[in-house]
Amino acid sequence: MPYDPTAIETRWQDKWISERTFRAEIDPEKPKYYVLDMFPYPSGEGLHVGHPKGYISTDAIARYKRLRGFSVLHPMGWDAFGLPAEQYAVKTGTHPRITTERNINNYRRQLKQLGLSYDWHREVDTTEPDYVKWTQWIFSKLFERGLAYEAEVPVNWCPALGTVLANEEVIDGKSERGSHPVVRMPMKQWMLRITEYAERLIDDLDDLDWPEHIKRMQLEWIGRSEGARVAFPIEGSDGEIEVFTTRPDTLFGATYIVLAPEHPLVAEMTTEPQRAAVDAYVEGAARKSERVRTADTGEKTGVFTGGFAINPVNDERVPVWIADYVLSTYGTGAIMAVPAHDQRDWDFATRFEIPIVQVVDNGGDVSEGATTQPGVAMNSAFLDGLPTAEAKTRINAWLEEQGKGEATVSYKLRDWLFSRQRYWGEPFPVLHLEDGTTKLVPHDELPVLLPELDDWTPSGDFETPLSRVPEWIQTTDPATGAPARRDRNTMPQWAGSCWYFLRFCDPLNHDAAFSPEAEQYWMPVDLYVGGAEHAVLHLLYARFWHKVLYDAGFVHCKEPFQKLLNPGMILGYSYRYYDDNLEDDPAVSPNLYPSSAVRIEGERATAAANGDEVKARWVHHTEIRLDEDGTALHPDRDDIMLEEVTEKMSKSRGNVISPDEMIEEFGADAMRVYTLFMGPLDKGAPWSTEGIPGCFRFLQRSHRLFYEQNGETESLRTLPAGAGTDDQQRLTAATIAGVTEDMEAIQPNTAISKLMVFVRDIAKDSPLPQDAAEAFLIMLGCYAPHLAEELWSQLGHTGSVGLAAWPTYDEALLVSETITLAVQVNGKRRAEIEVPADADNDAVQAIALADEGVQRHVEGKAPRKVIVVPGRLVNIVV
RNA sequence: GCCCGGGUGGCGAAAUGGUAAACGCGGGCGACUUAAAAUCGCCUGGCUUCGGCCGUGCAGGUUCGAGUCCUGCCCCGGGCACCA
Repeated sequence: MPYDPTAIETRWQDKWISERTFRAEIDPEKPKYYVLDMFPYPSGEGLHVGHPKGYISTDAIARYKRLRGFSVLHPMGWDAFGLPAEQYAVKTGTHPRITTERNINNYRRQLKQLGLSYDWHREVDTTEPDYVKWTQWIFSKLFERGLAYEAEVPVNWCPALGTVLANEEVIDGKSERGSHPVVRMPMKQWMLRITEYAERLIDDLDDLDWPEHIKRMQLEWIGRSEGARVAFPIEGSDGEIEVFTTRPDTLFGATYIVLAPEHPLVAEMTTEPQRAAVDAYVEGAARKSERVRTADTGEKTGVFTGGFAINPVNDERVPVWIADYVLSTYGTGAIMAVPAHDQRDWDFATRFEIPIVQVVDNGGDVSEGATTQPGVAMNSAFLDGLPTAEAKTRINAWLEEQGKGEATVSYKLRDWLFSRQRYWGEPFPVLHLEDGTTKLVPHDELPVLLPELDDWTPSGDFETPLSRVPEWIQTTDPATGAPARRDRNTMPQWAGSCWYFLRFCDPLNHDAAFSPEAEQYWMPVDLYVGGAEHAVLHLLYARFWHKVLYDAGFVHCKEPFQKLLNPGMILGYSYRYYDDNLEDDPAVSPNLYPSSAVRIEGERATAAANGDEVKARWVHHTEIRLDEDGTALHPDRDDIMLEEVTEKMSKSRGNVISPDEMIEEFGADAMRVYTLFMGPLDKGAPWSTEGIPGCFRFLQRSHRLFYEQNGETESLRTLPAGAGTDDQQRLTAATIAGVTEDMEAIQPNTAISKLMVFVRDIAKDSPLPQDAAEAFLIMLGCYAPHLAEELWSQLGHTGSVGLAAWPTYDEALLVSETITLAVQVNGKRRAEIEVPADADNDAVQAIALADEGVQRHVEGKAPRKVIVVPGRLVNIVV
């Protein structure tokens, strides 16, 4: 039996864990490297074959860095609060703690069998009392610094989930999870003042080694824009309307004002004749959620209030309207409308026949539409003739002099709605006193733990699960003995993931969230790897908390994650057809349709033949049949060809491949090598079951370098001592050089291809020498650690190959005596020449020109120019 | 609509402005075998009058030389979407 992963893998996994081979230790003598995976939410589904791509990549890097002499922190844990466990509890009555524990055990089992070199002694679970305590402690710090406050805010209430959702969790007016409708309601909620950090969250992005598109997404989410606030006096009153504009230079072109329907001045501005129309409009707008309103980019609607304001630059009367294209939550909730130079204002003005006054000449025609390009000011008194940028500066100075406005900055980012009406989350460590004030639970009373509950069903009437436990809600203030009420809300799932990377530095600490020594040594995270779906939310929230802890003196670096990488998604092949059993009635035997007989229009699919509505169905990937051309067929019907679709793995599409089955068949090492070899870390690709055997064969060949077959048995080869022949030394050196370079660039895919070349060629002419064998195993250990460890121990080593020293090589071996150059004539490759490595350009040129093939193409013409690229090629231009 | 990515053999993919397709899958041929599997070796972009010619989504440009840089367009994936 040549290479049998099942015989060796669990043995090494157990040994690594029992001996704590990969413990992370603070070692002042060594440089540190903190490589972190985004910790998973342990869902009931378990891992599919795509999840470990990031984990396997970080593991290869962690192992590489250890071999390079770094003290490596490579931990794993569980982001275990969250909605699914609670929803499961509602359905089955199983306590979320039970479900969570079960799922964690399954995840841990799956990760362990991949041979990942985590320091499992540092495992954290965000639902553990000892973790919750410090999450609540950080909340206390936010509260003490005035960054956590309660406010009556219009929230996104989702009746189906029975909870409020953050703006970020609402997509197109529906909940991100489950796509249930969401409505706007005012409720008292905990808010975190993330807006106070907006500027720093932007500025500090500069120093981070993150993918540019992720930085950009954060920038756009924060949405900084520079402009001015301008006060428009209200006609017939002492009041004024303050507007925010990014184009103060167009102030002379402001021909009307628009208030958001929720603006506090709406009632005051409205005249009697207009009141009924205004009230109706305001009421209509209130019924729509903000997302619905902003998503609707159709025709502009609005109502005139009957009131007027005065344009401060020219004292002209401008009518005041309300319209829902103005958002109450951005800027001042009011705008000055400049229809000539803003398309939305132009659409509105055109519809309601409001004058359009051009105040910027930029070559455009304002009768056709708004002209938004910069240009030169016109019809603008003292601004006339100034280019847009100068006009802005000038008018801002004027506004400030006159006390009529000022330059200012606005952000799209809002404060973070931080409470949820759920059970399975961290309780707020606060007490509401009878006088209406709120104070923190004293530190020595933390953690505030969840009360036991046996019914998790949301009541649907804005009551939270916790309010059903009066004996928990009702308590006393330990300082005064006065009655107090606990908060009925819990924190969102983000709370635990906002600081887990700090807990990993010192996870067993009972007296602090982490010690200053551990934080000093390990932070920041040098490499953070996880899904691009966290580009804004998790990464923005975690940066915010980290900055608060920085300001409070608990951490020494401004940013938590130095380098960020997003693994590409591994896709699965799914197989689709359609049927007309729209109600999923099991009693019906539906008509089946292949995709080719179905017409798709938007969300609707109809049978091409009769126009009946049909519904997509998927055949599980193991149940398809292939005809002789390789076309997938329905399991029972030869006439139904299945459409092959490459998409995200999910249970409902029947295209999930579990790592368990891959490991059982090919072993963890082959699964790891294939995952890495498929392509670059950040690129996604479909998982092809046909690809793994190739990687398995590579491991088998590696194994055969060390073992020889004698009839039925096999025995370890005796490896000659030393470095071997010149060719072997050169190949070994080139492999080390190449693999090192690839690992520094985080390209394990090409590193593995170099090891494949090594295995193919190293023992071609002479037996594998000892030195080459050891260098190879140390490198191989990054990708196929079990096999490397096994062979390493067979060579007589007692320590782990994962703790050896990265191999070195002699640079001189990479320089050969002669080199092969390509010769081009007019840029086309015509010949190949062999020249001494140290030949100078003239000598190379002479050899090239003398070449027969070159002569034929030069056709006796005199070269006009000869370019010699040392070590590469010669190009002769005639 | 706007902003990011990406488009290279039958497939996954390589390639500091310098010989396009390394490595792997699949396919073909051969060796070993009674045979098959496994293994090993060789071949594998298209066309060709066997001189070559054409080939990195399309059309141009810069350059001695472009997959790589620039301009315009097409397609696919992702993000944002009335933010004044």
